[in-house]
Amino acid sequence: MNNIEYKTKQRKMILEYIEKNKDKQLTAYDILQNLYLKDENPSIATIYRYLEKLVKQGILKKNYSEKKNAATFEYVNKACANHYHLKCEKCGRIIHLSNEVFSDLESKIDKKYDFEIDNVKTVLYGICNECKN
Amino acid sequence: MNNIEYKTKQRKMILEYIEKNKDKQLTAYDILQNLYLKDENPSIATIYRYLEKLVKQGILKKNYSEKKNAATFEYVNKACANHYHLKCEKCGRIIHLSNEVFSDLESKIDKKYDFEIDNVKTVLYGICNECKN
DNA sequence: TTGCGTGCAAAGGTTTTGCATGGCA
DNA sequence: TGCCATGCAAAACCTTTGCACGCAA
Repeated sequence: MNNIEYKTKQRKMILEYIEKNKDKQLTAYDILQNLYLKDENPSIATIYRYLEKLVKQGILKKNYSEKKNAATFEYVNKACANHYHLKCEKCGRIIHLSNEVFSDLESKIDKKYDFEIDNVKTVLYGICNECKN
Repeated sequence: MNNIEYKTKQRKMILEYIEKNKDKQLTAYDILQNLYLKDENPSIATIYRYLEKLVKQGILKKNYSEKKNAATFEYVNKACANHYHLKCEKCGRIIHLSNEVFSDLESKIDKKYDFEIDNVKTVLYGICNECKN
């Protein structure tokens, strides 16, 4: 059972483009524009419908960009499902946290509040070293 | 100097409604609809313009609701600016973290990554004790 | 008077939807 | 054949903007 199977040319193109841009936050129109440059013309409706499908399958994560005023989609890297991330509010850079840094906090919160943290959804925001200057 | 001063009836109504709903994520249309029920009819443009102003003043925080496909606005409780929060993904409950729980992590991350966490924007998501059952 | 705030309507952008068509099993 | 995906165009939203008017200092 392969969740990522695609039967049509359009879905193949869309997914390939997303996979090539795993680190980016893509809007539906980003994808449309790129495929258009390659002389492919899926309709914007097709893109939206397929993106929502991939979100439901857990292959993509949906976010929102205030700058672009549009929904953005991001590839869910399964290798990242077991650790936490820092995200710089200025440049958008993602830093992968080593587990030892967080495991203390997890157990403290578990003991004190009986609360189980979701490390896929949780992101620690702040300012990275480069942007401090 | 009072940042929250308002000179007009419209701004007064809008801000009052937001203050009554401090714990909620309101859209511009939520506010419009509520005031409409009270026979007040500020224009939607006025609401958007005032909300953006309050965001700039740091009185509101702007978010985005995927469900509503619209920007949402939330009152910034200044008493909360110096600690972190847990938010239950199921019931939406907010738990205020005592500082001692987090201070270790802050300094570890600062030392190891030279990254300064923003405790206003950062929210730890997960499942609370009541929703586990 | 001067400067803001407002309402209205229009415009701009994103996202969704209905329907007919087309392709794959 | 039957089902699902697609394209197209329209519609439905949300949000912003221009302009004229109104109100308060």
